[in-house]
Amino acid sequence: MGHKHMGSWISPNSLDNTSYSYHLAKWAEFIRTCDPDILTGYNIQNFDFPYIFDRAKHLKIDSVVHQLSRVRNVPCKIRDQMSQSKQMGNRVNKQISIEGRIIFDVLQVILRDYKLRSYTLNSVSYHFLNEQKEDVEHQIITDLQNGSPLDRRRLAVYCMKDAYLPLRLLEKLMSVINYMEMARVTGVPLNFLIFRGQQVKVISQLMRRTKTQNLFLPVVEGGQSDDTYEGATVIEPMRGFYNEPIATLDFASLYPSIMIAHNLCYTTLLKGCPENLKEGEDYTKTPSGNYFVKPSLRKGLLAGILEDLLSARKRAKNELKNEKDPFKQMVLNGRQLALKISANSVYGFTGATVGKLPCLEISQSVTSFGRQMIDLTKNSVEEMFKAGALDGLVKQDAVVIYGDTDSVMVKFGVETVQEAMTLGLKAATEVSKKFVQPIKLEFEKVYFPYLLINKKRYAGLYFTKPDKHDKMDCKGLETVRRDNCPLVATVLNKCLEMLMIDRNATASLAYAKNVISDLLCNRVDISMLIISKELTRRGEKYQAKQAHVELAERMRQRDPGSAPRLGDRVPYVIVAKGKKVAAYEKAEDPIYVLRNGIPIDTRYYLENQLAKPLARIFDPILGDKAESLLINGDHTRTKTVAQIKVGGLAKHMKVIPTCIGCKAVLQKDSNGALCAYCLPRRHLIYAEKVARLKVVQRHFGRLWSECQNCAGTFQEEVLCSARDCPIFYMREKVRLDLHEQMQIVDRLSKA
DNA sequence: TAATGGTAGGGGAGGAAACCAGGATCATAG
DNA sequence: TAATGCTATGATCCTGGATTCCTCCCCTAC
Repeated sequence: MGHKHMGSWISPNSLDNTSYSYHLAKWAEFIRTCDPDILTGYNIQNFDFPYIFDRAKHLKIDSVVHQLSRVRNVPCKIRDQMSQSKQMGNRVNKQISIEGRIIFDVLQVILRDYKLRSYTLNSVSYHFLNEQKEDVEHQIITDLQNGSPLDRRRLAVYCMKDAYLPLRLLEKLMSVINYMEMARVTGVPLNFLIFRGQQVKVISQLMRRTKTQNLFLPVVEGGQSDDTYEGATVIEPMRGFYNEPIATLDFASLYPSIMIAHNLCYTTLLKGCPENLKEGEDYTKTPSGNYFVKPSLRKGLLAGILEDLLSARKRAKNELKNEKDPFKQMVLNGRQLALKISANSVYGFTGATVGKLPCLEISQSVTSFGRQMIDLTKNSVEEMFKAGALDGLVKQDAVVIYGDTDSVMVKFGVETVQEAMTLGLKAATEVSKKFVQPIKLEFEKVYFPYLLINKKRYAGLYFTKPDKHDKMDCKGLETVRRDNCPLVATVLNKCLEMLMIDRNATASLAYAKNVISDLLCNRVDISMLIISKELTRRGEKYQAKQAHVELAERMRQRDPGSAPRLGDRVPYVIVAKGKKVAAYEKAEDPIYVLRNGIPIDTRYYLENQLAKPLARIFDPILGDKAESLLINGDHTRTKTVAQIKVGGLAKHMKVIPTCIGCKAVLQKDSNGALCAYCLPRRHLIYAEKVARLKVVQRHFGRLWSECQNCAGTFQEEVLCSARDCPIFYMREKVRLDLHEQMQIVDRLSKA
């Protein structure tokens, strides 16, 4: 036992078997009496249910406990399932089937729908509900159960919260509603949406269509072919900082609309060039050299499916427009995004060479049309909006500075957002006329200012109305990536805000320098320095050594129960071990580092985490001196190196007593606290140290009561060890400080 | 075993290969 | 005069460090 999303099951050792059997059997009876449609919880699929069934087997009452289904005499089944997909990565899951009920595991839903830095119940609850629970380590659970009635009450409260938070999450995220909607649209059972991929949804829709038209789906022997095809164009960016409005034009649902417009489908594909038909009238030749008949001869199945999905999306978008509550807006946005992804995965399905029905003729035709269209768009916009065009309305030649797959960013050379919007709108309607229905180029937004760093990496202030920006939009930058530490993300975000919103480069740079100085002086909280990466495959499948993989292996050797498993994100910090040591040797578990006071390699964080991303955003403004300015400036002079307390050399070191007042090495004949020079100032030093102790105590008290508040206990000790809670890290750090200060004062008063 | 949407692309880290400077060693001339 | 000792010089090889290039890996954009 002991996965991190453990549920709240008491250890069987703490009860005699008969009593435990009784409760477990009662629990199964309770389920049968309640007769729920949906069973939910957090990680119940991979922890709680397997655990219950294991216990039942051990207690020899599995025949009772397994009878949870709605069909008499069909017991629950449980089996291991190795799943791998591009969307979800590799994962080992338990698959539990209870006839007539659905296991709706909130963790699985969150994993699927949201990209987060951490997926513990605590972290997720904090993210969505702004609320946490006391996270009790699993070893303590047994102690609590064996303790006083008050302890057991506490355990009960903890368990309640463990069950209550997932419910709150479901309610707030409207997951069940959204999944039902998806199940209706695609025609697959609800639980397929949780434990299976995108393909099954497309297959299901295809089957529906084929049935109405009396067609059969062929069974294709999936040869393990690894042939690929050419994808989309990414226009070479004209990198730089644009202090002028940049308009963006997007194709709405590019790939689905191409498939509808050109009738690309399995049922319309012609093998080879048809001789008795007319090109353009009866059939289309795609830019990749494939042939498809026109809708007048036969309308494709895929077109129909896509039209359904797109109209569902349009409905969701309309609801979104009328919704006032910002959170419901977010959820509706999620729904329309899910429908968009479903529509896009129809294209993906035809290109999935390991899938049920691959058809590269379709997918490569789609992308080739896409490439042709973005080229045409770029050229027509630049052609149409030359200086002097539209009766002199256009002041400068329009330039497409960047574009990716279905979008182009246009610099019209105007000064205001309003002008850019007018021209953008004009361009979108004009260019749309060049394409077949329902392909449509839309004007969506204006960026002003716009920082274009590289392909797939940019930031800008996002305007949809001329007077005020909606938000700051960052794409591909470290602020939206999860494989760096939060410090990088927050600093970069703040700097970008100062650059874009306040338009103050000097202040922005000063802020960055300030943070760097804080970092080098150890004033940055450790929770800001935690890097996390996903364990995407089994240890032996990695060819190259990597920090998170090596650490996961070390943790497995320390404690196999709590070590990260396949598909988990591994959090780590880089500790000081010398300059020449590889990063994978310096990665360490944050809690371990905190508990043992191991010093952080702040230089690593400066040079390998902060420096490059910051340099990249300051570069276009300050020129290429930006990086050296950041790394070597005056603000990097002062450093504090924390003392090593464990491991390595520490055990060979002897602590030499030093003077509390001036840190000078103490002579043998001193009183054990102060040197001869400081001795006369004894009272002053004592007062100062006591004052310092008071400050630390107060700080600790504040954090402690915050934790008590969160845990909902004001009488007892806080047990929480939530790995994702910044307060927890601060509390632990201050606890160490407090201990140190108390020792100092102790030494002084004894002397 | 059964099941698995796609390609394009940036960027960090590790590791091999190419490169270079400096020292040790040795042969040779004088 | 021949043999020997010594030094200066240059060639060669080895070694450690810095640099470059390539590949792997993660994560994102669309």
